[in-house]
Amino acid sequence: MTNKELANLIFPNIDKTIEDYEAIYPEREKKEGARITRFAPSPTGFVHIGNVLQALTDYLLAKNSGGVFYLRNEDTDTKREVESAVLKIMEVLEYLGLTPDEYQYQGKVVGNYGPYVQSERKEIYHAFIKYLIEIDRAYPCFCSSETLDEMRKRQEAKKSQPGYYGAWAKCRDLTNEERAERIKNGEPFVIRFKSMGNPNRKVLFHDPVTGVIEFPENNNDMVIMKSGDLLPTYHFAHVVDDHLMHTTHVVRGQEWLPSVPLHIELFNAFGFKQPEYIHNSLLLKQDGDIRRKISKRKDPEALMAYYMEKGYPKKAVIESLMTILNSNYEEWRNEHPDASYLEFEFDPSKVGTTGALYDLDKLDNISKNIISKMDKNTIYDHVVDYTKKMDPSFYELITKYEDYTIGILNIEREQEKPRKDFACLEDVKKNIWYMYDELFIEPTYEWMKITEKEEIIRIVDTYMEKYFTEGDDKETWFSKVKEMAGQLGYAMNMKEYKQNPEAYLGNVADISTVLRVTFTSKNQTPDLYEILNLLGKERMLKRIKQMKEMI
RNA sequence: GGCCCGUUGGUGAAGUGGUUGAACACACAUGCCUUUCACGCAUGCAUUCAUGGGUUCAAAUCCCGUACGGGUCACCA
Repeated sequence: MTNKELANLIFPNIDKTIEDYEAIYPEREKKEGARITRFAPSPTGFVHIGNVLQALTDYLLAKNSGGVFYLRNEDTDTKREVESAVLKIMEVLEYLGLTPDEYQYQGKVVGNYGPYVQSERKEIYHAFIKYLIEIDRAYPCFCSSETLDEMRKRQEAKKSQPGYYGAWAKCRDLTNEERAERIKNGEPFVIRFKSMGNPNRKVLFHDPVTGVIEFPENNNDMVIMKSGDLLPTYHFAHVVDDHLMHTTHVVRGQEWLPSVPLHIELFNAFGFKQPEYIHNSLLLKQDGDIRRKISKRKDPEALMAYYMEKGYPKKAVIESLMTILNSNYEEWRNEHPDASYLEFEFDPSKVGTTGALYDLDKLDNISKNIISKMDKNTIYDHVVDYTKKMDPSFYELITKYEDYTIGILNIEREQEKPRKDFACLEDVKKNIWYMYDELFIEPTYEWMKITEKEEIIRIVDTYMEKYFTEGDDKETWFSKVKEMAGQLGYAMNMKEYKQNPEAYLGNVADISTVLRVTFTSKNQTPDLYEILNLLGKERMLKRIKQMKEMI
């Protein structure tokens, strides 16, 4: 029985040849040096921050070169697949602005190299496997998983290399007649690649992140098609898809490094040109004394959803990941504060090889800077979008008092050195809630130095009766507060007070604090003058009354 | 265990044989400014590049060993 006959027996309905597919998916028309990259996650329902790092790398590589960035859904593991996972992936990519040029999503296919969902490419894989069987580079294997487990144990006991190779590869030397018979008898089987490698020889390959790496050749007859659903394994799908879709650069995690020899052999078996590989380092997490891979089960910050829920601006997430990818990015950013990150010349060889800790403090800092630079309407829009999803009742409030809210958000904002109060949009409410009567219900007054009720009331009443005038400018306002301090026996300025603290009841800061706490309940707020301006006389009187009742 | 990769401060790191007395940013500390906080400003924070040995006039940078960390050895990706 010839190989061709065996191939036909296994795949009777596969008519297209690999040449047919070459014709269907011709070389892309692209300019010199353009890179074709892909983000190819498996739809497990979560988007890991490490995935985002890869997608960003892909995106940069493609966009920097006028190439194409596409999304491919690697759903060959039907056991792990999660409904709506693709939706989440698209959501994340949209959120970050890493929109793919080609994708398949909710029945819509964009791009000429689809389907972009692996489970819909079964026929294609089968044609390529059929070809491998015909040229004697693949064969059916009837070993059960129990047989394989046993084999592995024996290999361990003998301290020999685990795997399906050499004398261990029992099904490799079956005759085609035996194979045909067992298939006809309905025995389940997988298809294995027939390796011609010799581990005593080395394969060299270059990865821009790590440099030149030397591995022993692969000699394992890896499974390329699973039994049951007849879907290909990752290794095989990778070779076929990235070839037909004409990927030039494959970005993936470092955990793939050890399978490179296999992939090289696979590409060679077909005579395909292999893409360049960029193996990104993993994101780690400090856990006590140990650094471990950041895990979506233990670490909420491992998931992209965490950042979206907290309301980190997409730019902040991108910027922080850029600094991890290329640490010279920050320097560049300082020189080009307004440039798009896409103008930065990304250099894969500068990606660190050591797993990096993802630094949340750094993210906060970057994010604070970005938010502080937004103008009042921009931040208002962001807050509206965010609270609409995450905090509907607060959303109601801020949109009800739109101008008032914009005013609050604008305190100490549109100036040379704006405040940096918000690391994420979740922080906004924490910082401004007291401006709304609806939320100023049971304030906990954070008095500082002056805590006696009579003194507090004396200060507040004096202020309202003698020193408060609506419409004062800031200087006038503050000089009045100083004047009042003097009248009440407090030092009018800090220098005087420091020189002779005994001579005074306190100083003007203590007076300001009493006012601040009365009107906001908090002892730390942005500029009190601006706050009082926004609050207005009516609300101030109401809050004084409230304060007198509550303390 | 085999095979790969790595190890510069609390964090990300610059650095590829000699202007490095180890950049820059974050964090932290102190001080100044200041009506609080934040901002801003100033100063401090690795006598040393996991460790032992070697090559060299000269090493964080090259070589070898050791330790430690990570990855991988599936019909998962």
